[in-house]
Amino acid sequence: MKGEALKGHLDLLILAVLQAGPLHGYAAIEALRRNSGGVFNLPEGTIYPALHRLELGGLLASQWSEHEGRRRRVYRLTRSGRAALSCDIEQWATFARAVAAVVGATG
Amino acid sequence: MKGEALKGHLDLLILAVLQAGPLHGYAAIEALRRNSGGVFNLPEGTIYPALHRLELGGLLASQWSEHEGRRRRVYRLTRSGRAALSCDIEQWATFARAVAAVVGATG
DNA sequence: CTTATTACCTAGTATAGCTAGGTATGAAAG
DNA sequence: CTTTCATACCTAGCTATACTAGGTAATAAG
Repeated sequence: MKGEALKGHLDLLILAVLQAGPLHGYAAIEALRRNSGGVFNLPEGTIYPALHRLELGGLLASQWSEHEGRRRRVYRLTRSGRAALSCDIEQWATFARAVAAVVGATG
Repeated sequence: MKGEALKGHLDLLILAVLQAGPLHGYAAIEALRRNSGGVFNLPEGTIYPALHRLELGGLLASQWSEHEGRRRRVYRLTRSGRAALSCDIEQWATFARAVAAVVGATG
């Protein structure tokens, strides 16, 4: 993936990956990589600030937990988060359709 | 369209809209609006600098012309531009598929 | 005792699209 | 004739956001 492709779509991806159930940051990175077939291999410096931003915005809620001596911060979608996800999915569909229309247009 | 959705995809859109034939900047804005069904209503401050950047990069070539007393700068795809467009289309397909996979994944 | 993996964090940087302002012509409205 | 609207171009500066590059810390393997 080239540089700026994600801009404006990262929130959608994070909310989407948390739709299946709560995850901690590191696991979210792996889930995104796996679910995208390796296309989204996001650095931690991308994910962690985004998770904080989303929590601050009330779309996620977090809880510290312990697993084999390592602390984890587990995030889950809030009600607002689920609503935002629906909205973002629709917006994405609109965007993707519009791009396809422009690319496909021959005249 | 919300804020940053276009980031990293604008070049594709501009190259794509010029695929059908040369256009000047203002006409490119209208073509993008029309072809996208009104989704891409881009301000001039977005298009003009992008056209300049693409020309500087050798993907576009421009030529001044006159039409009913108004000067126009008409842009056309170069050979490199056509190659870049093919590449961008493929990249877009990869990106869109990956987003769809993440959004569609339920587990 | 070093390296790798897991797991978190953030200050600063880069970039690209957008805002908001400007110039100028021709046509229509008043 | 003056104002407004549409056409047509331009750019300095703002802002948002993903990323770079650095840091901390625990466990396990070599």
